[in-house]
Amino acid sequence: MKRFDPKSYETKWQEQWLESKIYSAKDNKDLKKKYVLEFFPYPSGAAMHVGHVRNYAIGDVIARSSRMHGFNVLYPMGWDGFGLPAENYAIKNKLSPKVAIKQNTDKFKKQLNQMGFSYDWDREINSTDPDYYKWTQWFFLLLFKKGLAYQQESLQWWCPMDKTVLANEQVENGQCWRCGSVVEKKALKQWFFKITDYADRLLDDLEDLNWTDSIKNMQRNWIGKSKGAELDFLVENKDSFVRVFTTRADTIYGATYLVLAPEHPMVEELITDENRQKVKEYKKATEAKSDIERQETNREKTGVFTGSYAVNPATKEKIPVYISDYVLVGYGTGAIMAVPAHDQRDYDFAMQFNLSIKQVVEGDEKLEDHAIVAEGKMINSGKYDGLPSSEAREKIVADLEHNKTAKEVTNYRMRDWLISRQRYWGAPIPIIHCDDCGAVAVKEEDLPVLLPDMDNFEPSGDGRSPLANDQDFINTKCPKCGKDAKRETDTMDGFACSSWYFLRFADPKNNEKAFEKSLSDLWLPVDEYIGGAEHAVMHLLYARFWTKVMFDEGLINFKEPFTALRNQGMILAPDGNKMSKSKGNTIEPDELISNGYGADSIRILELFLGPWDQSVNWSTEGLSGTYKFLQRVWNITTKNLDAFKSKEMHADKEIEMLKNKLVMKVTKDIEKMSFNTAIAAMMQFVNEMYLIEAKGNFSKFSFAAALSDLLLVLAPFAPHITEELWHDIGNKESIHLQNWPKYDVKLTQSEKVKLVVQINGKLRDLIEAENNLTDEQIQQLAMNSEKVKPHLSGKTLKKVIVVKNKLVNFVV
RNA sequence: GGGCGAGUGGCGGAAUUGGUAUACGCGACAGACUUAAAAUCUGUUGACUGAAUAAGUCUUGAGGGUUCAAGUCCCUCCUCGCCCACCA
Repeated sequence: MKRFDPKSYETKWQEQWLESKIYSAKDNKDLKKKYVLEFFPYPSGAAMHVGHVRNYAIGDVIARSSRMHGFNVLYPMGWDGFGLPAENYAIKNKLSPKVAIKQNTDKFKKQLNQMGFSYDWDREINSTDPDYYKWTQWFFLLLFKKGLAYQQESLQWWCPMDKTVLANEQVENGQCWRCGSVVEKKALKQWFFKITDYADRLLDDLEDLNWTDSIKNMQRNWIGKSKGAELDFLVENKDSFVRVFTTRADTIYGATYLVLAPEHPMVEELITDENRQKVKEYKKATEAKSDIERQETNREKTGVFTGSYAVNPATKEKIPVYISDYVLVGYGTGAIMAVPAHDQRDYDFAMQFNLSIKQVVEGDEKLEDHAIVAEGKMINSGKYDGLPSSEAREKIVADLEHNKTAKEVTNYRMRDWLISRQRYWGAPIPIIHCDDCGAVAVKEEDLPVLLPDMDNFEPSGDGRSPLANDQDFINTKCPKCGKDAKRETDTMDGFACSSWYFLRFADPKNNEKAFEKSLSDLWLPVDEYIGGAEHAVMHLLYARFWTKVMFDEGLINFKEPFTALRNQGMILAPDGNKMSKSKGNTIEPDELISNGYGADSIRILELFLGPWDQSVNWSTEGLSGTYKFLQRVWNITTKNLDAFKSKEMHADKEIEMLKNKLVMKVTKDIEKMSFNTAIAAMMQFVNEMYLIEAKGNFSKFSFAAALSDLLLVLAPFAPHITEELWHDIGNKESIHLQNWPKYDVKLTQSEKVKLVVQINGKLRDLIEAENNLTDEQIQQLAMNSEKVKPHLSGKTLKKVIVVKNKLVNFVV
């Protein structure tokens, strides 16, 4: 008997699988397809730890079980190689990014292979490969031609550490999403993608997606659609007016002052001489504040009076105009009408500055120490009194619209996607600047615009990309007029590369096109997309946007790239903290494998620790449990190899039942992604097989058939041990090419059932009975139970409830 | 403040969707094997009362309710996690 030793067979099979290409997807539209994909990794130099492994383990179980169910599965892997972490890693280690990426992807690939994941490596892609980014540039030009890529000078988020601008989505709490530095504002001319044109479609199409509500809500929240109105307030003694945005036009009678953002262009005009000094100081103080400070909530409200007054168009009252940093210049019109009675922020401000508070909506609440935000009935609002606030809102806007002082507007919080980066390691933006013709697209036949090799590619911080220092790169001819011209030197945000990579997997080697439509028709959309929730408003929004652009262009036939999205829970360190290199609490699979546990034990533990979508703490003790389980599978199989050669044919009912129950349970659990209970069922099955074996005198035929099915249902979880044993029991072909075993529901039920006997809902006895007895028979049987009798004697039976094949409850 | 999710043994977690709460695993304890230990195999293991592997009582964050029956449904409240947040 061979000793259980994962080292003795895991590498052997990994090599054999790679060589025989058993996981390759077939470009055959007659087969039923399934596209399983994990977010493609960022080879930044950090080693893969057990937290990452869970992500891939989930995908691999889905891919493998789908293959066994007869699907033609596309399960590819590639590298998101451009971007800051890779470049910073290269700088730190004094390597060229190209070399660094090669090293890191090689290492990552080795780590993936040693876990036995079933990727189709023939479709491997790398976003830093010119054959790939040629098409990223091609898509840029498509957006450019459609008017969806434009250049604009404006104040932008600037990361002083990474020395580049950042998109709104990449600034978290006023900090750079990558390095955590406090971001600054810098005025630069930048490239944008007009994602706001697609705001409504990005919002509406979320409905039909099989994504978690949490991610959908994050996207809804990010897009931030809000319907309201813009209202004009005349400035007293001037011709001008202040335009405000509000979603609560119904409360206009309660607007007792206006507030402008300190950066609002009209501020200068509104300042009166006696207030000039104070306003200037306030503006200066605001500028000095970092955005972290400004975004601090529950901060005391600050602001200053401009000296000017406006006229409330409803009440005709004179109301003061303030500036305050609680109004943001970037949203709406940068100015608000303040209704302290019905908005908490305005309420706080009014209390601070002793401004009047006027209630105009009446509800259940009383106006005491906070604003009443709820809808209600109008009061103190002239002819609108008595109307429900929602109705008043429409009427007031309509009436003001008559005087051309109001307009219905929809606002979005989402901004256009800033995609220029002043960094070296990215796909060059394929634009040529000509003094006469302006920004001109590079001709398609001249793509790719190659990223030149540079010795010094560190960012200078002057707002220009390092590419600006390469004269050979920048000097070129205008594609339109042929005159001397200069290349754009900014590179694209790495998220541009990842906005279409899932399409390239359908046709990864195409030199003529980004992909052939027939192949994208065949494979896309992605059926199962698996990854962490951290990309909720970045990658997942950008990729949806590009997909819609491609759909509009007729390049593809679907509007949403990812039909189902699965967000796996994190694996935390045993101490409950996130695993990170800096904390020194990471656990890498490599060491566990070399300790002899083997990849299979790790894979199983990743899924067994708890539900896949919940965070769990890693437990190395748990690993000895899953190891022991596999060892038991190994031992019972290798000890009974003779059973597989047995000629006897009589079936053992008990074993058949166990087998059918196992296959049914695992099949259903994989379907609902309940991997932890599927594994528990397999463990339980093995425990029961041990007991049967110990009793002796069992049908070898049934025993062998049951073990064989166990190997099949275990194969997606533990591909190595099952492959090894599958061959040991006499098979020639790979277990991973087998069909999923079938089960018979009828055989999962035994002839006898356990009946629960309750008195007043309390368990009193368990009795074994024939299947399908009548209610009367069951009741009679239960009443005869010795344990039940004493509880019934001397009492009157009020009611008897019988649930067939399950339970009797006597109510006394 | 808004959204999403969660609270079950010493620990990670199960529970056919209203029908035996604590499956499976870890840990702990005991037995077999062994000169011995490890490994392996076999038991026991929610708490309390009891010699008891007799019997009973209690138990799913807290408190109420609906029901023959509640971890599951309803109401009130508490705690924790994640994401968003002065967006008018």
